[in-house]
Amino acid sequence: MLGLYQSQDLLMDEKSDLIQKKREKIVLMKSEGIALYPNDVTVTATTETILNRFGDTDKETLDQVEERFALAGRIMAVRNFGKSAFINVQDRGGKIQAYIAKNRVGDNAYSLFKKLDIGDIVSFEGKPFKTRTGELTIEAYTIRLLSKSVRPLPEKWHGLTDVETRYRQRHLDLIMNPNVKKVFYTRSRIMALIRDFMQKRDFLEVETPMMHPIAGGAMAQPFKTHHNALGMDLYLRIAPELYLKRLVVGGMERVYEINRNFRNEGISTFHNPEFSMMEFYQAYATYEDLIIMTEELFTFIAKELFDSLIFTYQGCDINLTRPWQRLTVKEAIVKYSDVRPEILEDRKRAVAYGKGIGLPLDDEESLGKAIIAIFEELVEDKLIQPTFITEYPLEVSPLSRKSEKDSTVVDRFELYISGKEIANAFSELNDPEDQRERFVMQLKEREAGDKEAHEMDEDYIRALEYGMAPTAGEGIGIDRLVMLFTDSPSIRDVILFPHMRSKNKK
RNA sequence: GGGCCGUUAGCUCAGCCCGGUAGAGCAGUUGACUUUUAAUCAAUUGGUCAGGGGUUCAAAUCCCCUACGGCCCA
Repeated sequence: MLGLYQSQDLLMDEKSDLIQKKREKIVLMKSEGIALYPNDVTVTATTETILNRFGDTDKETLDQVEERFALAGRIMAVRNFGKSAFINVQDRGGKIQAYIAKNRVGDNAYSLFKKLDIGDIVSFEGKPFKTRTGELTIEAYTIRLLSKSVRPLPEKWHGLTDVETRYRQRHLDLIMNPNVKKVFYTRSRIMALIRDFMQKRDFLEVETPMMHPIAGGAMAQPFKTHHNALGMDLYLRIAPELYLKRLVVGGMERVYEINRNFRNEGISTFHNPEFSMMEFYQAYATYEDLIIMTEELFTFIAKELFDSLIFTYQGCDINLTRPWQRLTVKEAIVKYSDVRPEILEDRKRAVAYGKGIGLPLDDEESLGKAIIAIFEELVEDKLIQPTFITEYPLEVSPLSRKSEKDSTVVDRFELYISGKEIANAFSELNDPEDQRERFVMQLKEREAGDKEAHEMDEDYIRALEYGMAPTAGEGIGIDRLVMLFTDSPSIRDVILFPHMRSKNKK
């Protein structure tokens, strides 16, 4: 159905006058023996290298430069004067102006040039000079067509702003909106910085399965798929956690993985069904060690990107100066709302309070779940500056180690910045008996209708039975991290191809 | 899943309240122009007004449904 609709969509496009005219032009150019898609170009410079080398050179000095450069890129604008023209050409490094004059490139090349369109990819070779208005320009001695475009580009001034088209046709978005490219350059840079940081701390990067027989390691609904040869259903992973901890059992004491997770839930400005996480595990460490390490990682990235620990996200200054605020879940509720502390000590009162503020709580709900629901409702979006929230209830943390001081909470933290959860970490539960009991607790939740509750994973318990070193582990949401550091309001702005409903019609 | 808003030329947008032959700018086409830069000047092509149904003599415009998107909430 999708294919059918797409072909109809294309047929509609074919009717477009602009495309028809370009196709006719292409037929004409072909009949004249012009190569529309040649593949033998040599490029010796980018717009960026030219700008870096000659951007500050004055006009007279530049006139002495005889060196020639070969560049290639897409024509973004043409200003035509009959026997000469200025064009703007865009390559990966930016944009530069080229001057094409008939008496310089010759009659043949100039008549070819007159057949080119905005959107075509060309190469040209020439020397830099500065125009009357002082703009660094390449005077072309030759110009060639490298790739003919058939479809017209969006308007030169307003560009492409329709968000739906921007996400569905990211190639167009990238051509038209230079800032988009910048965001993804920064994303790549952040990934490199993280890997650099982890490598310096002796962590090994690994890859674990994306297809799991049991979807474990997080509380979420999975996507289901099927393996034909094995005749078995598999789930796209919701987290790599249980596999990474098997590696710790195996003696890989410091491991990390940066990869996709898949969760079958709603789509929003902060949720994409597939998203990138970094998870790492460090033996002989506790969640408190990871608080320090998380501060170090984030401040390292900020210093490299901004040379500062203060930056703006959506109009609000975020200050990463250490140490960051630390609050327990209960402390945070008391601090950021008018809930009295005693309410959080009594199951019935907490549930009643939650229902009173409109939370969909069951009368039999546990104290821990009620507390977390109240926290999420009243506190989360107030945690603008970086804050570690600790002492999570046991009931919502089936893989974390119990606190020595209080067996109703676990040794865990979540990091909040700008009202959003960015990281989640805990001291790992390595007692196989305790782990089995936790899974049994989760099974009861599942039977009670909680589709996100964890499943029993016997194979994982068996691994723990060989003994896992005391370990702390953490997951950091890469997309949200990139949003923060690129001041992006939507997760779709930091994912190249965000998921969209197909434009399928019945 | 719920609420609000949107969908008009390739792109960016008017027109909708108050129904009466579908508009502009850019892009395109033709012509002029060898230092422009949203180049300029003259002429000109281009529309399933998201799709379907209803009201009406008459619907881009009013009403209903559907699709897709955005924002907010869950």
